Amino acid sequence: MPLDFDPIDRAAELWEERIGDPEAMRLATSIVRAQQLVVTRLDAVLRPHGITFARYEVLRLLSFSRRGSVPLSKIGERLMVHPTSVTNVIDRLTAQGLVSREPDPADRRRILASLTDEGATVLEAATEAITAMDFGVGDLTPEQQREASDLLRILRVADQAATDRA
Amino acid sequence: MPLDFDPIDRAAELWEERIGDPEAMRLATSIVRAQQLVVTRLDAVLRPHGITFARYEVLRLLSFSRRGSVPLSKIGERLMVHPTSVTNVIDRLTAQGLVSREPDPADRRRILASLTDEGATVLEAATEAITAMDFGVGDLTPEQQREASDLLRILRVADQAATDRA
DNA sequence: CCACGATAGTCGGACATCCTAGTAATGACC
DNA sequence: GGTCATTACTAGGATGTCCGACTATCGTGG
Repeated sequence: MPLDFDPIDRAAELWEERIGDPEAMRLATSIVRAQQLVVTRLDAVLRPHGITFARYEVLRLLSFSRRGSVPLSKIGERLMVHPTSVTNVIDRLTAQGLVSREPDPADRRRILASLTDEGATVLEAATEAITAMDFGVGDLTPEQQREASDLLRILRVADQAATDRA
Repeated sequence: MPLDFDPIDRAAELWEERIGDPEAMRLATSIVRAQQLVVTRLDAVLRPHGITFARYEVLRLLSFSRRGSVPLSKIGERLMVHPTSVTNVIDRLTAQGLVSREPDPADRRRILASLTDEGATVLEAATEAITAMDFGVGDLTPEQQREASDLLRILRVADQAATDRA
């Protein structure tokens, strides 16, 4: 027996009855659900390739690097994730043989990560797979995709600014 | 040295140069980042109250229940999370004394969860706190919040329909 | 040239999420 | 009434994320 209503809209109605304006609550909840949904779709498509979306993002970032190798700190900065998350994902990619890490001779605090040949091969196949399924957001028209991205960017930019001030 | 560019826009540019239309990739990535950002904000505000946003959502759902108690399966359905996630969160809330669980006399497979007095108290204070910070999405105007919610709902509804067909 | 703050990365712990696989109870159908 | 598919929940394991704390290194200022 499928739900005959949208759970978030239902929650928003109840919220409005009892507490007040539901728009912020509705958006926060929508973002959480949308992420869950999109990542689940992406991970399902990437699973045959042996990676997750988090790992895919790292592989892609490495492939876009001009020099071929990227310090872990820069990965965290670009993907906006915590340093420990980078270490975690790089650990797994290294164990899979998709990424190699080596110390930066110029600054021995740094670890440089780079794609292995196998990593490049996996990345290529994975890119084809997730491009074919529109990154899990093909239910929106390209125009809607752009609108949604633009709205979410407001959050990102505001957060980045707050972080920089700190 | 703060980033002087938006990492997702930068990734989208590189994507476009090398692979093709970046809108879907940009949106998927934006959703992932936005969720991370909003949940981190929410969790930070909820931490003094001893809960996370996931737990808050459960408490709120219980408080909205007419009968006061809700079977775990219904919680998973409304929050669109896996049954094992519900068990996990209810376990923690029970250990904290914010929720009580008791078997449903009418169907002994079911476990009914309900708010304790302390749970209701925490919920009230937590609601005040996160309402005051606009659920972490106050960087968007109310109008923008509504637009973004409406766009993300398209994903939700499409996914729900796909699930029902299966 | 050395102390000390800043930076890079890692370790251990907490959380939430999923999946696979089980157990228990219900209900439908013969 | 009995068998069996379905439903509800739980157990164990994997992931990815964060935070706090720690070590190693760099570099700036005295």
